[in-house]
Amino acid sequence: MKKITLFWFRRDLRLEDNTGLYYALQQETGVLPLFIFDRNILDDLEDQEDPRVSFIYEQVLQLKKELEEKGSTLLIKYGTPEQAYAEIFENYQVEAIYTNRDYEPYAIKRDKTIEKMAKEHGTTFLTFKDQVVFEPGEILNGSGEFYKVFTPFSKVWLQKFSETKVEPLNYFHWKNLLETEPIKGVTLEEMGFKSSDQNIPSSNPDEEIIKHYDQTRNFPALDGTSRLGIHLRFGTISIRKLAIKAKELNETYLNELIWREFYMMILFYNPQVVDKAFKPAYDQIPWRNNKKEFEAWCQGKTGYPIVDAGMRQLNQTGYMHNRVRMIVASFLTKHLLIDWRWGEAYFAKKLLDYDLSANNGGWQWAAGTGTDAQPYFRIFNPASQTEKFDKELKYVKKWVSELGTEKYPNPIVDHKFARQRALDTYKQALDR
DNA sequence: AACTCCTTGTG
DNA sequence: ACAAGGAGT
Repeated sequence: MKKITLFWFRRDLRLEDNTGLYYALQQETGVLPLFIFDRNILDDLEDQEDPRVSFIYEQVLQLKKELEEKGSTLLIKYGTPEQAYAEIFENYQVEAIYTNRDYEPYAIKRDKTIEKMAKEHGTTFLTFKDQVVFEPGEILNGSGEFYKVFTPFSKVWLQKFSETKVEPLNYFHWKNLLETEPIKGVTLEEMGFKSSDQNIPSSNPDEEIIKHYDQTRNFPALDGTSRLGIHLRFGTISIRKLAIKAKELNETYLNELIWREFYMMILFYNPQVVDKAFKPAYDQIPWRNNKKEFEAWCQGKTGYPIVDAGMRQLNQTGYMHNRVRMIVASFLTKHLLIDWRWGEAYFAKKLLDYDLSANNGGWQWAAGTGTDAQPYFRIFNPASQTEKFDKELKYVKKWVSELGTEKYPNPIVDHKFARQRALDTYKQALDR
């Protein structure tokens, strides 16, 4: 058997400025790129037409095509990573596996398993920083610990960013790709999925939007956000290129990229936040968890127009404007006293740009249970939020067309009453 | 050890 | 003015 090197794509579905791929191609053993459709993840998805699966599938085919134009191919596997690698180790003599680091709990566990398997086959397992500018451990406070508050974290991040040479990688040694005939991969249908017609925003950053981000980002009726979330999630753009651009164009936008890394770092050091409050005391809150009210929230039928507009935008497009995400999250956790995990799980199912760390961080922030959380006594008032950010009801009317007619439901709960109930409930739970 | 500060707020 | 409490230097 001929010796090869594997480059394993995961959340870095691009050829350009891909750190692990760059280093794989630096050495001479023919590099065979690999992608695994991971059944540990796919088997848990309920929607056959999950647009994120379609998106990944399209991107993987695109990678395959680009690699075939270079005289190589992409090895595509379907199964658990362990199954896939068992097959690979049978068919190839693998000198090394190159891949980019992923900081989520599942990914860390997966990589440990594969690293162990690799070792048993005499294969080196090498990982690289690629999906962030600064990874967990690179930004620490004066005591050498991870930051629990965003602002000091961001200050150090910015300082380090200005001191560090961050630049995209060029000059890939494509000649070191394994020369091979195309290898047939699985189809979407064979994996039990169908292609989705959900619209995916472009991966090309809109400079005009980013330039005015601080001015426009809070108004959900405007096209004021970059919509790059899904591309950051799956690595169809390079974070380095984007961060450099953000630094030039708009510091507020750059700050959002820092939030992304802040929450990745928080999750890395605190994997328990996946199902527990970051602040343990907040796990004492007696959530009401009324199923009917949760259903009304999911469907956008709470009788609070801005909340309903947001939920309908999410249901119909797989996207919700961030200002509105905060409003609906506050409403679910405070007004309805429904467990933030329920809301988090619903977002996870629906959002195209879903990312565990950011979603968890955002929900815990809204519920007041997280790091650097919104204090629980700050409860968003849907009416004043609408007044501030959608004064002319442009956004609300776009998604709630029956507003003002008898078809539109009455408020599911009175604001003043719900607010006081939340304050009392939180206070009582935390006093104990 | 003291002091400042904390994403996006509300009544 | 209010509502905790802790992070960070």
